[in-house]
Amino acid sequence: MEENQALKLLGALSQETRLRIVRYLVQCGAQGASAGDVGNQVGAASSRASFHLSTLENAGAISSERQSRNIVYRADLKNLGNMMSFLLNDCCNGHPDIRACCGFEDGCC
Amino acid sequence: MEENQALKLLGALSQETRLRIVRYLVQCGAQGASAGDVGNQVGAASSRASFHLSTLENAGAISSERQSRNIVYRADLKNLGNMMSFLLNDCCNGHPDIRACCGFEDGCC
DNA sequence: TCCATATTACAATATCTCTTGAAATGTTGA
DNA sequence: TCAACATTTCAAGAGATATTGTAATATGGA
Repeated sequence: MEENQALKLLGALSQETRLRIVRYLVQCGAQGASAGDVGNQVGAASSRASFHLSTLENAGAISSERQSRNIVYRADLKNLGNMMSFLLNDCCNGHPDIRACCGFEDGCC
Repeated sequence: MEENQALKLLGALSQETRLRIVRYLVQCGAQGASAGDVGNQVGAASSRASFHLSTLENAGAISSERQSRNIVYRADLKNLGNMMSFLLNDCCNGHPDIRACCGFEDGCC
C-alpha cells in the first residue's frame, strides 16, 4: 500500500462515528449492512451516515453494492489489512516489540 | 487501549509529516533524535516540527527527554503496538483475513 | 554574566472537517 | 403512472487543523 492511501485510511478511521461503522461492518461480515441499518447502529442521522459512509468508501475502508432499494456496505478486509501491514512492516520495520503488542510474538505487552 | 486514545493516535498518524516523523523515530530506535534532527529529516521548519512533535507526544505516539540542550524524542513502541492491537483485535475481532494481510497467517493477500 | 544554539509559544490566515436540515434522486410495488 | 421508502446531494455555520513568521524561553559554554 502506498503512503497516500494509508494516510487516507488513517484519517478516515480517526473519527469516532466512522471507527464504529467499520467495527460494525466487520462484525456483519460478508452479509454487510444497509446504510439505514448502519446509521441506526451508530446513532447517526441518515445524511450524516451517508457522509461518513462515502468518506470510508473513498478511503477504501468499505465497499458498497446496491441490492434492490438498499445499498449494502461491507468492510474491505483486504485494504484494512494492507493498511495495518503498511503500519507494521513498512512504517515500523516490523519491529518485534510492536508485533508482540499485537499478540503475534512473545514480548513487551 | 481505549477507543479515545486509539482515535487520538489514528488522527495523529493520519498526517504526512507526522507519519514520517514516527517512521524516522522508529528507525532511530532507543537512541532517539532531537527536534532539530527530526525537522531536518522530514523537511519541516522548526516551529512546524515542534507543533507536530507535541501533537504526536500528546497522542502517545512518541516520548521526549531533555539531554543537555537537546530534547530527544523516541517512538513509543508500546502505545503504537497497543493501537494496532486495538485495531486488529478489539475493532476487527482479530479477523483472520486481516491478520493474514499483516503477514502473520496464510491468507488473502 | 553574556552569547549562541535549541526549542517552544504565539498570532494570523487559510483550509479542511463535522454537523444539520431540506431538497433531490433512485427504487420498488401497486 | 403513482406513492412510499432508502439514500444521496446541497448549502451553511461552527469548529478543528495546518502553515508561516516572529517572539519568547531554556540550556550550555566562555
